[in-house]
Amino acid sequence: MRKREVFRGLGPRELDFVASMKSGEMRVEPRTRVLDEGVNSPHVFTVLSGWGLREKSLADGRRQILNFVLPGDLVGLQAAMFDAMDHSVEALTGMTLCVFPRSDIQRLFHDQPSLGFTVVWHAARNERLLDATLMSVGRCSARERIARALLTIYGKARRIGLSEADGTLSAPITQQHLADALGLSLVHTNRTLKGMVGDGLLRWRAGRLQLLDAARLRDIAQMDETAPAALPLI
Amino acid sequence: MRKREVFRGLGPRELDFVASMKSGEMRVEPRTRVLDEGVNSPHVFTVLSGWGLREKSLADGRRQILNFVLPGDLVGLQAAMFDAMDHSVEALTGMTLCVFPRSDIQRLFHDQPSLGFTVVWHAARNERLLDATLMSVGRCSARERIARALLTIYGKARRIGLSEADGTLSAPITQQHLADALGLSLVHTNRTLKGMVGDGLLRWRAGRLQLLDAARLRDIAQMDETAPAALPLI
DNA sequence: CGAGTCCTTGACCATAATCAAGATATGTGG
DNA sequence: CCACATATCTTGATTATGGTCAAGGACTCG
Repeated sequence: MRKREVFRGLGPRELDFVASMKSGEMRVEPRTRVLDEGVNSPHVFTVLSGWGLREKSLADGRRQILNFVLPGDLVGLQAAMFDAMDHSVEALTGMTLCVFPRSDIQRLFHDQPSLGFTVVWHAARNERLLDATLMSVGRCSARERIARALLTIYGKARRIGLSEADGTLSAPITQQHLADALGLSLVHTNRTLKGMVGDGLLRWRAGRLQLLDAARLRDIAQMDETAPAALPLI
Repeated sequence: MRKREVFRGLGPRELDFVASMKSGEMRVEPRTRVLDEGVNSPHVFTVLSGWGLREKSLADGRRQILNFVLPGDLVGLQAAMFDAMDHSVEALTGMTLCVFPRSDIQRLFHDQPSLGFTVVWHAARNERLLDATLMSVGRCSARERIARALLTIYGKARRIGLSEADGTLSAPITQQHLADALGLSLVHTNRTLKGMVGDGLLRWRAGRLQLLDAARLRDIAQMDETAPAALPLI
């Protein structure tokens, strides 16, 4: 486990602790629900490999994707804090997860305070992402939302070595996913995306995304080039 | 300070620690920016009294209110984790804030792990709220969004004794605020709200909100009655 | 009484949703 | 290799929700 990319940056004592807390590794197939809205999970996970998504549904079936989940992400922290999950996490590809019992989270704060700090760091980072998405969905046009979302996903993947420097990225994301993440309909997402392809901003082919003109995309999105912040992990 | 409602539930050692960390109390006027997007704040705050809001803006002036801030809330945690704030916090009424130096947050995790846990609890709770808002803005109609927002605000205020059991609540929130929080225009918010008043769902008069038919509102919002979870504080 | 803020209403328009159907892959078993 | 099934993407036509523009009314405060 120690060799895993996602755990780099931890000291040996922290690694020992993480190892002792770890109750196993879990492998799931695409489309598996790792965590389920409304249900109390006994586990918290760290993603070791694969793509997933976090989502929330209404009783009548409408769903909103809250964000995409990549290696290094911590999911299900809610389970350690509250009675029931208020969102689900689903695998998009096969995923490998590092499993921790929820009951050990409290212990973690006492025994390894610096890991506790790391947990908050993750929570704060996630909140930032949600803030930005909420503004995007609340105040931006379809084209702006798409530009923001693609730049964000690309950036997140880039930081963990899952996308190329030339703007290319293989992601298991369909237009339907993008629509559900941005509060748009599939049809409108498709048309807008087509328009952007026509304008030479990007290419989209069978799960292969290529940002052709990142500068112009950033302009549309009103986003600056993001500094690649260091990642505390687990 | 110990008598403050918001610190109830802490043990004496924790209280001593909080007191030692506290670098002062701050009183701000309405419309003051407590924290500023893009700027690095040296402080983290706990709200002792008053209402505020958390917001994010685009370069061209569009703004999105992320959520409303009430006594007991922790704001500016980002300041302790990252270089610059990515959102602002503004006072709606006069506010009293308990001020902590950001540099002490890391110390907190080492010296008082249970307080560290409380910080994560707050972060997780905030994330839940954001998840729900994002779904609301992304997938709900204007009427649904308003029903959800009002029930949420009422519930949050209720839990800290700021609203009456009969559905009445005095809040310094204008229709413009509601619109900015829900990703709607002022005009449409006004019309929708009027319709809901006409349907006997609520009353809205000069900052005084009254939920007349909470059951029907919950039905529109597809929300259950929320269990009033206990609040760890600071 | 005048200024400012907030609320209300009307007319018109635009973005994006919905409905419906067809086109392109990708994969499966015969 | 082909027939079929499924998932994804594309396109057209129509509608609706909500945005924009503009102006007037109501309330508060000094």
